[in-house]
Amino acid sequence: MARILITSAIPYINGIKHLGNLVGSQLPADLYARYHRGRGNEVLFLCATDEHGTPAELAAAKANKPVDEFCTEMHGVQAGIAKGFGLSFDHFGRSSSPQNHQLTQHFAGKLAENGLIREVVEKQVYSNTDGRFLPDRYIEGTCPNCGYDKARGDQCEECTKQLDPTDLINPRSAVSGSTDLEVRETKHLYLCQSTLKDQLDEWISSKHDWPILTTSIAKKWLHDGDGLRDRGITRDLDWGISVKKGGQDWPGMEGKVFYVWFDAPIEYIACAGEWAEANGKSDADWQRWWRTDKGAEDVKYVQFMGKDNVPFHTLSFPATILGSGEPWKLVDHLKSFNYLNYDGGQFSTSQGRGVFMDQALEILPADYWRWWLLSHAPESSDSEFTWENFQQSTNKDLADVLGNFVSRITKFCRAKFGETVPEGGEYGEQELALIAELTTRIRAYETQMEAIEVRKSAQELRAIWAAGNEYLQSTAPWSTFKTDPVKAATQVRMGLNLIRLYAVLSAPFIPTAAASMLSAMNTLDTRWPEDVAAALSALPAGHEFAVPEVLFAKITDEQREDWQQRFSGIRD
RNA sequence: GGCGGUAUAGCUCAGUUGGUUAGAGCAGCGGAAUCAUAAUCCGCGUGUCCGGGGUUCGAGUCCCUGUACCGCCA
Repeated sequence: MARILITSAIPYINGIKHLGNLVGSQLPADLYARYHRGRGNEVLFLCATDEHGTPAELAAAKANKPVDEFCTEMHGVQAGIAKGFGLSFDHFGRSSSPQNHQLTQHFAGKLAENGLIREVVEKQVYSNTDGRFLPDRYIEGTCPNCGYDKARGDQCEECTKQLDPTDLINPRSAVSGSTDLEVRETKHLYLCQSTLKDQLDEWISSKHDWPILTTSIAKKWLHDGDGLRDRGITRDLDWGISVKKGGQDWPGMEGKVFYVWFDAPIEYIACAGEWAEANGKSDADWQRWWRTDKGAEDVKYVQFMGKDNVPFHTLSFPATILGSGEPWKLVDHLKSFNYLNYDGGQFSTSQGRGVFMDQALEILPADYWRWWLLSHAPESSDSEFTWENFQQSTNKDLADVLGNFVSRITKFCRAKFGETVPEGGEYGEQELALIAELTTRIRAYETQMEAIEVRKSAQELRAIWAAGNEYLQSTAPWSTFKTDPVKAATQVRMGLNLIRLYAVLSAPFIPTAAASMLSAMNTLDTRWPEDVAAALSALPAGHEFAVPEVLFAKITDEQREDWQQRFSGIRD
C-alpha cells in the first residue's frame, strides 16, 4: 500500500477565495487525495489558513476585532466553505498554531547554527502616528513619474513604475493617512538562499516529470540576473511568530516576528502535528509522514499550487529544509496551475471580480463546480470561465450523459422488473465487449490520475460514462424485452451494475452525486474495479435498489442569465 | 527593458523523442431509436496548425525573427 502525503497551498486568512484560487490548489489536491484513498492507499491530506502578516492585521482592525479573534473567526468560515465543497482534508490547520510557532523557531535556530542566517541593518519607513513600521505597499503618495496621487510605495498602479517608498512625493500612511513618517534603521534576518543555490539547482534539475511551468519558474529564479538572492525572513510587526533561535531568545531581534513566507510553508509540517493532536495520536504518528529517519522513507509527497506560489515551494521552503541539515521530507512532485480567467477578465480578490466560493455554493451544489473546474483546469495555460460554457458543459456531461443514464436504466427496470436487480441469463458477447472497452478505459483513467493530468482524467471518465449509453443504445433492452425477457434482464443487470461502477470511479470528481448513486443502489461496496468483470457482477440478481431523484437538474437559460447579470459587477 | 508561458476547427482544448490524408468534446447539419432529466446513439470537418525566414528526404512538432495575449522580475 502506497503512502501519499498531499498538501495544497494554504489560503490567506483574509477573506473568501474565488474559484480561480480553488481550482489552482485545493480542488485538484482533493481530487488526487480522494483517488488514492479510493485505490486503497494511505493518504494524509493537509491544508491550513495562512494567518500572519499585515493584511490580516489591517482586516482585523477594519472589522474592529483583535487580530487573533478575527483569524479564529475567518478560519471557521473558510473551514465551513471547504467542507461545503467536499474538500476532504485530514486536517485543516492554522499557521498560527503552537506547533507552527515551535517548528518555525526550531528551523530558524538550525539555519543559524548552520551559518545560513545573516543579520542586515536596513532602512524602513516608520509611522509615528500608527506606532509601527509600514511595509512599502502601505505607504501612499504622489508618483514622481506620472503624478498619480495614490501611488503605493512599491509600485505605481497607474503607470506601473516600480518605486521605492522614499521616491514618493508627500508620502502618507495608507493605514491612518498620517504624514508623520520617518525613515528608521532596523535590523532583520536574511536566509542565505544563495549559499544553497547549487544544491537547489541540482535538485530541480533532477525533476524531469514536473510540469514545465514549475521547473521553468524555478530555473528562472535560480539563474536570472545575479542568481538566487537571499531573502529577509523577519518583519517589524506584532502579529506573527516571535523571532527566536529554537527555544532561546535572539539578541537584537526582540519585538520582531518571522515574515509570513518563512512560517507559512513550515505550517505544512506543523499541520501534521496539529492533525496528530486533534486525533489523539502521538508525535511518532505524524513524524512517520515527514521524517525520513522516522518512517517517511517510502512516502510520496505531492504539492498543489497556483503558479504565483511556485518560487516559494521550489526554492525558499526547500532551502529551509535543506539548510536545516535534518532529514525532513522534500516534495517529490509539484503540480502547478495557471490562472483561471473570468468572462474576459481576471478573477480578482482585491477587486471582488468573479465568483467566490461562498457565492458558488449558494447557487449550485458543489459537484457542478467541481466537475467544471476540474475538467477545465488551467494546466497548460490560463483558461477561461464563461457562464455559457459552464451551463453547456455541466448540462451535457452531468445531466445528460451521467445523470440521465442513471435515470433511464433504473426507471426502465422499475417498470419491467420492479426495484430489484433482475435475474436470468449470463453476460454474452456484447457484455464482454463492453467489459473489454471499460477495462482499457479504466486503466487509462488510472494512468492519467497518477500522472495528475486533471483534464485528461476528466475526459476519460466522461468517455467511461458515454460507454454505458452506447451499450444501452446498441443492446436496446426495451426492444429485447418484447421478444426475449431473459436477455433483457441480463442487459438491465449490467446497466444497474454500471451505476455502482460509475459511482466508485466518479467519486473523486463528484463525491456527493457518487454517494447518492451508491445509496440508490443500496450498496456499501466501494471497491476499486481492479477486475472490471467482477466489478460488474457486484450487484447480484435479487439485490434491491431504489430509483434515485434526478442527480443533476439542468441549468436553465433563465438561471444562467440571472447569474451572469448578478456576477457581472464587483462584489460589495 | 529582461525573462518565461501561450498562440491548432465557431467555442474549450489534445497533439509523445520531427514521419503516412492534423484529432477530441461542445455547438451546427443529417439520420436512428423512444427506456430516460426532449435525454441517448450513429454519421458529417477544404482548419493560411499567429506571420515571415531557415534546418531536413520530411515540421503543428527543431532554429532564427516578427506580432498578439498573460505573467514574473527590474
